[in-house]
Amino acid sequence: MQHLAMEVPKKTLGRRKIPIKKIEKKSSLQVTFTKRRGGLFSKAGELAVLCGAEVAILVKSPAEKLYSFGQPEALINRVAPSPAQIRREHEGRIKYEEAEKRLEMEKKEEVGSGLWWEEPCEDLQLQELEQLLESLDDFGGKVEENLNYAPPLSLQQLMAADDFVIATDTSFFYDQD
Amino acid sequence: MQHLAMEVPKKTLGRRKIPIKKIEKKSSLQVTFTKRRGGLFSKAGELAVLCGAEVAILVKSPAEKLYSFGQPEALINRVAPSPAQIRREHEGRIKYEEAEKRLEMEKKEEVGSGLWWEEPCEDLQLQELEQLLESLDDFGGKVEENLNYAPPLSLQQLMAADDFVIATDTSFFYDQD
DNA sequence: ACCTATTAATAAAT
DNA sequence: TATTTATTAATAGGT
Repeated sequence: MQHLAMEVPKKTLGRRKIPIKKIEKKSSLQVTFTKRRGGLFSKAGELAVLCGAEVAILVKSPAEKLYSFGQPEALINRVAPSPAQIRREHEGRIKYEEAEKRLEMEKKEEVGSGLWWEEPCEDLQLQELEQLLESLDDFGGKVEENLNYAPPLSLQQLMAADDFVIATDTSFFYDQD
Repeated sequence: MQHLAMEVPKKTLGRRKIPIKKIEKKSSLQVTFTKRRGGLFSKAGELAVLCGAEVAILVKSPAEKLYSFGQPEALINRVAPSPAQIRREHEGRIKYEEAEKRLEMEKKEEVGSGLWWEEPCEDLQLQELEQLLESLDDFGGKVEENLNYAPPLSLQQLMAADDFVIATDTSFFYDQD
């Protein structure tokens, strides 16, 4: 059986399957790192929006550069605040009510979507105050029940929280298809 | 022009495009959260392997459950260790050499890939010792040069590090295609 | 950075 | 909750 028309030469080979192992060619590694980091952050944003989840990511490149999505440090502090953090939040609670009205007025002047994970660096005071509000609600007495503090908080302690779940999906380790 | 064969009834409608906005139907949200969290962690694992990057993720579901990939707390501590962390690492350095030989012997008995982000909860001592080694190498004098410590480290300080980069990709916010 | 064939992720249904 | 499958979305390699 023959084709009746000429083959159209393909302009590229298209995406090709690659094994999930360290890329050795340095130029490929750089471009793949950039593309996939963008893809990862995009997925994180979609997960956050679609599901109302908080997502925080830290990526450290082989060149030791740091990239972040969301606010990893802030989220960890909220998950398992250090004693100093708790003390500060206690002080913050006292000051909260008097600051609340001013915050509301400032918020009205903001533009755009205001999604928390793409906030620029400036105006952190405002951000922190909002976060403080959530923190105060989230914790309360829970702290002394679930965690055993030592400076700084250890990974064991973080995992001791009864709502902590370890990722078990390892499918990425194997070639797929 | 007519088809010469009967249409084969499709068994499903297949994947369908959805707008990137909060899913309201609770059962769908639960399913999507689980699937996409798995997808995100899988992508993170691939990025880590392909590019030799360190990746740490924290996800907090709307139901307040926590999920993690990698070791967010450990990575943040390494990026910007607290004074207590630094002190502990200094003490650790003293003890490191005597522990190194024993560690090497224990490692030989391990099986499997031993990838750092899928380590189970047990055997954290071993993990921490390995991490300690990296920490000591990574930092050294860098600490006092780049960061201004206060207990605990604030987000501003984290971002003040000259190798810190904020994610700017916001394409996920808009419907694509 | 842009293009496009192809692989991979996944929405809905079961 | 796990499987299926049609379809969309991500991306490897090339330009």
